[in-house]
Amino acid sequence: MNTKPVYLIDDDAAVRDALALLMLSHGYTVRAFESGETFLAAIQADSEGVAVLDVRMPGLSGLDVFDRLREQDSELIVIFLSGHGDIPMAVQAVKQGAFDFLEKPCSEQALLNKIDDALEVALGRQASRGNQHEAEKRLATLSPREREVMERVLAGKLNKQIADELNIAIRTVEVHRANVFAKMGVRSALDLAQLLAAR
Amino acid sequence: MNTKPVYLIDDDAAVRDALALLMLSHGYTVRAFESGETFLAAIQADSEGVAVLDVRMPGLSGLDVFDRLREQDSELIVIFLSGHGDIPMAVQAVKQGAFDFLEKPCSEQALLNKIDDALEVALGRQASRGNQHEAEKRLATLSPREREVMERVLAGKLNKQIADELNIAIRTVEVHRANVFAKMGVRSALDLAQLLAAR
DNA sequence: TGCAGCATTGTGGTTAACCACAGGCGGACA
DNA sequence: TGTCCGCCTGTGGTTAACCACAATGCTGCA
Repeated sequence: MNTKPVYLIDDDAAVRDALALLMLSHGYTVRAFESGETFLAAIQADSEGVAVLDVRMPGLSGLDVFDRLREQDSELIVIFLSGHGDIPMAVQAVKQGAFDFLEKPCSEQALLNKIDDALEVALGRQASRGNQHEAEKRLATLSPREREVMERVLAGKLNKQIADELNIAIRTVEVHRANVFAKMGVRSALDLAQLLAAR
Repeated sequence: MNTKPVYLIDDDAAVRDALALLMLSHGYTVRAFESGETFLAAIQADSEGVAVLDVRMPGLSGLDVFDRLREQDSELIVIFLSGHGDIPMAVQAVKQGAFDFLEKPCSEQALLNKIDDALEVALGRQASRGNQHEAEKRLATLSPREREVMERVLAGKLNKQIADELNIAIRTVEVHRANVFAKMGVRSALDLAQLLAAR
């Protein structure tokens, strides 16, 4: 069973409680909120998991909350629940990256299936983001000069070309080049390019 | 004005004619079909452009036609028109890659805007596919042995390692390596990796 | 003031890639 | 049978990458 949380946001307490109990009984980690405002105040920018969002809520609507999440590049996977939605709204939400858009009332099994699917996607994203994060951390250790040399190495230039361009000795290029490779944990320009392409 | 065709598929002649005239009057290249069957029989697997698809048609429905297009990896951009669609249908179509899902009747201006947007997407895809196609063509010129060597070059192995693995002389690895670079139009393993990553 | 980090440079030696020139064999096809 | 293509190999030479060992200078900070 996946340990990533499912955030449930619905102003209707009866619905919220029923869905929360359903999810809890299926082993999910659940956090419930009565409004978009309280939900947004509680999460971090780097929170991961699935958000089940009611569209129609006083104050911030589900779509407003979704906009906020997109603004902060949130990694949360969003499933909309709507009792009064229409096709244009649903199509737009999905085109903007929502994972799904379900009509209320929907079958419990269908919702649970969607949540399972969404949690799998969240897991896949975590793995890919781990690689990205590591590469970024290593890149941050490079000095300005090392970065200049790295760009030219990745452009396929010879050390002597780089030396000409930067007005330094070939030996200095070699030193920077070796430093870049060491800090990035690679052994060749090819290795480095592939590391950076994979993020 | 974009020269890529807009394919209009609707069994209702009145609607089809009205929309066709609208599009023609805005300078689009239009081809109209009364059924999914006639449309599918008329296009090629590599046809490009925008398909405006009515959902509800006798014989093959718009969704059936969309399935066929996806099966043949068609490059056509699909906009659905639906008089009786619902949210789950719309959400599924968009999640499966349809460009949009509009309800009939829809404003002429909205439809024209969507078609413009879709044609832009089609253009962007053509450029990116041109690169991809060229790389694939070059890849197809490689002999089996050259391909074996290329994989190991891209894995960052030394020529002498490759020679050991394939039980051949280092000089032979060099020959294959040179042949691969020449056929692929690159000058280094880095160049090659970047060419293949860009497709 | 001393130390760390960054940038720089030289010398000499090794390894690897690259290739011109040369050659051979086997299979497929006209 | 002759030609083409793919696969293979050796020799000798050049260029480029890599680095151990050694050294200098500048800046920022405790």
